Amino acid sequence: MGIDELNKSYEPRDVEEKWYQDWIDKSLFKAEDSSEKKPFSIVIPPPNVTGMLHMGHALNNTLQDILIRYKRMQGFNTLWMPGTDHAGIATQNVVEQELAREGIHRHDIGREKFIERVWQWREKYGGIILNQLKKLGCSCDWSRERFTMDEGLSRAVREVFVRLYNDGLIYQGDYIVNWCPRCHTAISDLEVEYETEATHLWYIRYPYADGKGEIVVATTRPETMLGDTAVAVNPEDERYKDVIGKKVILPLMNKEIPVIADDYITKEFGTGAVKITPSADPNDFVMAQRHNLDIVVIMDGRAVINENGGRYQGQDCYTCRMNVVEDLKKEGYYVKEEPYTHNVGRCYRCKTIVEPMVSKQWFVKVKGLAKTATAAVVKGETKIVPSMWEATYFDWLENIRDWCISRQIWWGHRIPVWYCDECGKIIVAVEEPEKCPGCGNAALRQDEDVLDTWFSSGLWPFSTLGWPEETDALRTFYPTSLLITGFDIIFFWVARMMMMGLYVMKDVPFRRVYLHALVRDEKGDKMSKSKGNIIDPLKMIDKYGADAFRYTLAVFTAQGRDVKMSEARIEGYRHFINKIWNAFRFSMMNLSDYTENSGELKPEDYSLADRWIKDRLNRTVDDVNAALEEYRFNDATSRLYQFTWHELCDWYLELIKPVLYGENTNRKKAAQETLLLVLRETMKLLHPFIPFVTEEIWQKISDNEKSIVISEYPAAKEEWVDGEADLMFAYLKEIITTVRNIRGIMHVPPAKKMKVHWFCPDEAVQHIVSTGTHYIKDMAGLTEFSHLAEKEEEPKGVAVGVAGPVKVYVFLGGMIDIEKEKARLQKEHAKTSTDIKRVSRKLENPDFLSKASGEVVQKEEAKYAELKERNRILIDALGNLSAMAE
RNA sequence: GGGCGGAUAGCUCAGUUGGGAGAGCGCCACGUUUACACCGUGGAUGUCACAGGUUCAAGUCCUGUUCCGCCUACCA
Repeated sequence: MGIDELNKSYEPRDVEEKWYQDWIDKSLFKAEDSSEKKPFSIVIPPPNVTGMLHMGHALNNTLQDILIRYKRMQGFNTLWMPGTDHAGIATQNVVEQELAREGIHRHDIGREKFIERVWQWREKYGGIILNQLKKLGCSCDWSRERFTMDEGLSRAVREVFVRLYNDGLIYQGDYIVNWCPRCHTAISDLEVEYETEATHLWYIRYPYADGKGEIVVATTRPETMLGDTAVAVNPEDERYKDVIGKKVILPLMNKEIPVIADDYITKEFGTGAVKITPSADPNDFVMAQRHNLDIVVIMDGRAVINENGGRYQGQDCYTCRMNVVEDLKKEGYYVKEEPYTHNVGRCYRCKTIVEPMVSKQWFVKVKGLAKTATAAVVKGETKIVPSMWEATYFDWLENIRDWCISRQIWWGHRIPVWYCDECGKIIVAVEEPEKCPGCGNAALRQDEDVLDTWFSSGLWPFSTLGWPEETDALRTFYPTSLLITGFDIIFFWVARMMMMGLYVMKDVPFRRVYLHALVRDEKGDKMSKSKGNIIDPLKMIDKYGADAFRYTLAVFTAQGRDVKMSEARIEGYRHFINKIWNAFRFSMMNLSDYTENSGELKPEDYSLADRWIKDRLNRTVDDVNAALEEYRFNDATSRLYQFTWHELCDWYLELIKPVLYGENTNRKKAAQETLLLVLRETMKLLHPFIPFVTEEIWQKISDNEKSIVISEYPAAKEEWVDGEADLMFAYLKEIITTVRNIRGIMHVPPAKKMKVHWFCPDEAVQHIVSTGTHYIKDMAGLTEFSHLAEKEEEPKGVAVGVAGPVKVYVFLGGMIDIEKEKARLQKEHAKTSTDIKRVSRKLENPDFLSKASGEVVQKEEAKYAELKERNRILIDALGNLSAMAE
């Protein structure tokens, strides 16, 4: 392998596709249904089949890939189950739009043909996002890819529906639900987004039927008065005590409705009297049930006033609102209007204002399921990380309301309920019945509705493993080990999977849940198309490589913090990837004459540098493993950055250059062996984060192993621990840095070699420094680094530095710049003096001496002595300078 | 209304049982040393939001305040 073949800069583009294909060809991501190895499984949060990879996906899947690759390298039987969900409303919207371009409405072609079109669309575009995950490097077991509308998963959906129904946990009824007039379907409470909007509060006069006076109500939705069936006041309200039970005339409709009393009414708000529209307001609906009020539906599914709206029939509700207000004014019922802000609910899919509407829907009774789901987390069967999200999870489950699962769209799992129009029987079954079991009628009619997409994704952790069949995969991988997802879908998905998993499997769907934050732009704003601050992950991968992109995401993933992303940051971490690449190039250049195991090396062949870097590596291995076990992605990546760049590259590679270029063959061999070892271990440590570049390098440095993907993840080794080397090297590093510091401040260019003398009364330290003299000379650029036996020999007219217990005299050649040196020494002296003051304050405090631990006191005392000595040296040096100046 | 999170260097953020304020980027100076200018060496920069309290000792623990962000809620 010649160095000429290696680019000076790392070029990700050629490399990434090559290795991804190789991994697939070698089937490295495949999980075993049954195995001797311990299982570790993650199910992907299935992206919408209509989706395109955005930053949120990129973060979510990068984190999953890091952990799954880590566990795979640790020897687990790992499964990362991929797939997509059918995204009922979103997908239907997309295909409807496609049809609209051809001038077709779905009703023109009918349900069956429409579904066919959706499947065609899915064939063509459905795989896009999964292919994008491959670009990111995701090591999913693609042979197991699932789709929520697959036959197997659909069967699971019907099975669960039937079980829930038979257990009395699913019911149908006329209730008020959130209705999206554009999507033309009911949606669940979670699918409504509230936004505060500026509007008005209208005051309207409702005259008493007996002609004696009137009651004034306040409303934000005057048009709904067409469906009013009562006016309500608080029973405690003195103003209205006498009118409870009286009738009022509903203006415009000319109809009598009662005045009722209900605790729900706040006396202080508005006039204390509220118009009640059970068909268009959730609170009014509940009140209507309490008081047995009529429910008059005044709108159709498109939010257009229907025949119950009298003269307003045919108007959409916003036009109707204007007309109602106009007519109220004309007819003398209008009192006033005030500016007012309140929350308006919008459909999370299409942002249309949601109408509360009464209609016949299917619901899941969730109270009991929610209790079980809560208990599982309380008992620790599932652990939520970071734990602060537990409170959110508990709170939501505690206040949960029944889940509306029916949707009035065509794309989705059709509700497995059939009606017999002959005898009125309702049949709930997994398989379509051929005839009515009651009367034998063969002409059965299936319920028109489909299920909420989240109903099927709630089953994802076991339906993807083959349930209701009792498969090996299910036995091996359920409960899954870990779920990684964004906190924003804790209710949509996490809580529902918990409920479904516990209900169906009698065990939690996952042992742990790691919730990550959102990706925002560099200013902390949410990324959105309308703001134009979107960063396209694919463009970033294309430009900087998947590795740089992934590393950036991981580095910024601190627990409980949003990830603020900018292109400049990704570019920054590309530099890191390039640094790794060049460390590799350097190694290749210096390993060409090295053959492994070509003879025994003795312990003394290994230099201090060799011993030191192995010790550092070992500590890094420890830290990275610990961080990954606790999902501290930022700690793991920062530590690896620090080690690779600032320990391996900045120090070790520089330290061994003289050995590699030198004549001592055993020393050189030891350095080469160490270099190769450290490089291999470092690549393995880095691989889960940056899979591509590490594989590219691994293939050239490994001992004919198949792939780094299945290499063994480094674990700390006793034999690498070397506290002595670490301690020794700390002294040498400090001396080197001190000399470099003086060189820098005095503007001595690196090419100009300097002469340095040193003095140290401590014999142990003397020994260490003497042993490391060659390192100091090489790393600080010195011609000479000689020891002074006696302090009296100290030279004059030199710069003086203090490196711990070691005093260094730097010969600057020619005349020393006295002013500059003076300034430098004075500054250091000032700093030391401040430190001395702080330390002595402590040591003079009897409370400190008596109450602080002996260890701490000792530390402070040592610190004091060291600082004192340093200051003495500095004062000496300053004195010498003044003497020179005279 | 309820809940949660945040406030540390110019920017973005680490800081795990309380015991010498850190990193990355940016900035300044010097430097083309045959791995890397996507580089090297050195340097500067902080009332750790504010006010109290506990403690020998507080960025770290407690209480309160201010300002930001998010989630949640049925007040017309």
